[in-house]
Amino acid sequence: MNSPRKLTHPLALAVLVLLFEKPMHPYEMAATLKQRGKEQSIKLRYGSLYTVIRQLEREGFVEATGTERAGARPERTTYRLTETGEAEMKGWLSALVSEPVKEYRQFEAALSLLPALPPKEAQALLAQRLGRLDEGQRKLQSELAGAAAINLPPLFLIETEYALALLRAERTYVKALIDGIETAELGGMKQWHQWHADRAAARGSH
Amino acid sequence: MNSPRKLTHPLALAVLVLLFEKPMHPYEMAATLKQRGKEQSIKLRYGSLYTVIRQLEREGFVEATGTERAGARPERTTYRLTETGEAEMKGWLSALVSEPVKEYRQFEAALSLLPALPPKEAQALLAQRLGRLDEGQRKLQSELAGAAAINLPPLFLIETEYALALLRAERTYVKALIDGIETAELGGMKQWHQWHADRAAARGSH
DNA sequence: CCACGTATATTCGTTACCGAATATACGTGG
DNA sequence: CCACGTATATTCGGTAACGAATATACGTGG
Repeated sequence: MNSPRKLTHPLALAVLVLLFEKPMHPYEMAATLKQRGKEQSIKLRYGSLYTVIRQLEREGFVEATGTERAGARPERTTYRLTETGEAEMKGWLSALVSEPVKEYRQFEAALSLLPALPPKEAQALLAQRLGRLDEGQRKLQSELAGAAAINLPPLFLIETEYALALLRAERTYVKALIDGIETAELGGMKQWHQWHADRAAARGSH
Repeated sequence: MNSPRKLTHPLALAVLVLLFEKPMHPYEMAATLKQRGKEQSIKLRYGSLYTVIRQLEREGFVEATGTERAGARPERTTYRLTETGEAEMKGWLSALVSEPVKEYRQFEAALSLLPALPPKEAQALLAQRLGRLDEGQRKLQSELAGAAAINLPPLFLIETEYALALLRAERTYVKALIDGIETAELGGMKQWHQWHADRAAARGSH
């Protein structure tokens, strides 16, 4: 259940799931993921795709069923899922669903370093972010609307709904933070101003 | 503002910010980050620390001020921030604050592949996650309480508050998703059950 | 009918990132 | 007083991940 997996790239899990449906060649996997809009939630790079497939093969989770030549296109290798591959897929996906993993978000890093910027600047930059977050929200919503318009069941959109929920939460938080800075209700504002004032003074006197 | 940075690892930004305060040697940077609890929001690995410092030096953002030997400890190299390094720090941090960046969350990938698991199992796994999320929430809250107890100003805890806000949003979403599956209010449940039933049947008939 | 953009399909070289090893000194309990 | 765990401080080697190159065929508008 909690075993350290040999592979870590989520794209490898996507490959296992795709091969669980039916055998495919790598390029078709990529095309399928794109067509279903999954490249929004799973980072898809051709270099990485072929890399993870080689790894999956090395671990015995997938195997080549032979190379074909359809029409006169370049040659291609089709893969299928093995028994252990199916087990790996179920175990890995189950773990990802049931166990939250620690992830390092860039904005979290930025917040933890925010005091390095003067308060006024920080506030203005956060306001800019607010606008960009609204943009992003609109984009996700129109994506959802578009999918609903072609009768795609919500089941296949849950990852987008999740992303939207997180985006909304971030917006709310950023708004509160801006207010906290503006009204100085955020504890530590004095030290923050002071530190930058001292630094400016030190600069001035040489 | 939107320039492609030479360095991308957030730890490099942390180094710039630390050197903005005062010259330091690498190990002291690591110790400082840990002491301030910033390793929660910025991934800190010794291997990466020395790597990014070499890169920062190559780009001219930091420079060695010489190697010292305090007491009889191993030799160490102290670095300081250059002028361009200070500019880089301000530009980079500003960009991170004002511009949301696309990030691929593991759970988003998991949700987009969820239909590969039978609905009942998916629901049970999501319920497990709910419990783990509550645990995580309690941990963050006790961290915040502990920090408040030693009078650390909230300004230095904004990244933790942010993490907590996202965690709460995720909890709410997961709860709603479980309910949607249980009550079959989530659109597409029929196809989901059907696909797995068909598959089981196909297996049975060899 | 042919030039050129796009779709199909994969390989390769580079590097960021990290786990683990290395080396020295300090502290402390037996 | 010495053995062993912990703190100080850095280096090194392996590999996952990827950007970019490669190669072929198809389609289409001029």
